[in-house]
Amino acid sequence: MTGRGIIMPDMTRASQALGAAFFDRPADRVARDLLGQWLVVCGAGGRPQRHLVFETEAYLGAHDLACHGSKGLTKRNATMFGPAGRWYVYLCYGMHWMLNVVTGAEGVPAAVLIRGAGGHEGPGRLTRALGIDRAFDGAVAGPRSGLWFEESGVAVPSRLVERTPRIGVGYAGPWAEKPLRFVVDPRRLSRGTPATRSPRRTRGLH
DNA sequence: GCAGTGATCATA
DNA sequence: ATGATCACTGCC
Repeated sequence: MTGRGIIMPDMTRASQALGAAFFDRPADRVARDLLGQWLVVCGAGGRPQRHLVFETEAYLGAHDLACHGSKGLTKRNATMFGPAGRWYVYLCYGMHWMLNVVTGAEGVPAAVLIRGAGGHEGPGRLTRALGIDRAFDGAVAGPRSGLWFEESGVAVPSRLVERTPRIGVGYAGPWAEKPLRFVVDPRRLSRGTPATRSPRRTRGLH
């Protein structure tokens, strides 16, 4: 972090793909900790594009009435019941692909929805911009699939994390109100944004 | 404020 | 086979 509280990815550190240990935890913890990490997409032969994650939602399991898994195992949501660290992608409203990463123990239908990353705000806009569709469903979130997360090297402090109810789950009774959406202002995560630009680095910190 | 859009799932 | 639903978006 710089002296004025701007969050900067540490470009000097070798980026490391987040793996099973990261995702095999409760979905709300994963959703919180994904803020500020890189979402990396790399098509065949292309250069990797890195997008800082700034908005997520947690879907906790079968007991969570907003979670697809609460209706039981179906063909669509089967990936959610599998092991952590795989992509769960489904079509919403006939038009929009939703990108999730599966969390927690196998057999427990839990996942984190990626709602915003890089310059892309909104889960449907994000997948459209990155070319994500059902081909990723069930794939391991790693370089081999062309889509993965990497450590950015910084932790987003809690004072910058806003928690709100999840979007579009009003049908879920008491679960509609749980603060399981996690947001950090993307301007706090990006280099060179005028509103948050710091003219100089704090001495001694790299 | 609401139409578009079509796969998915429960019901039959 | 049919109808309701839907973790959204864009335009009115």
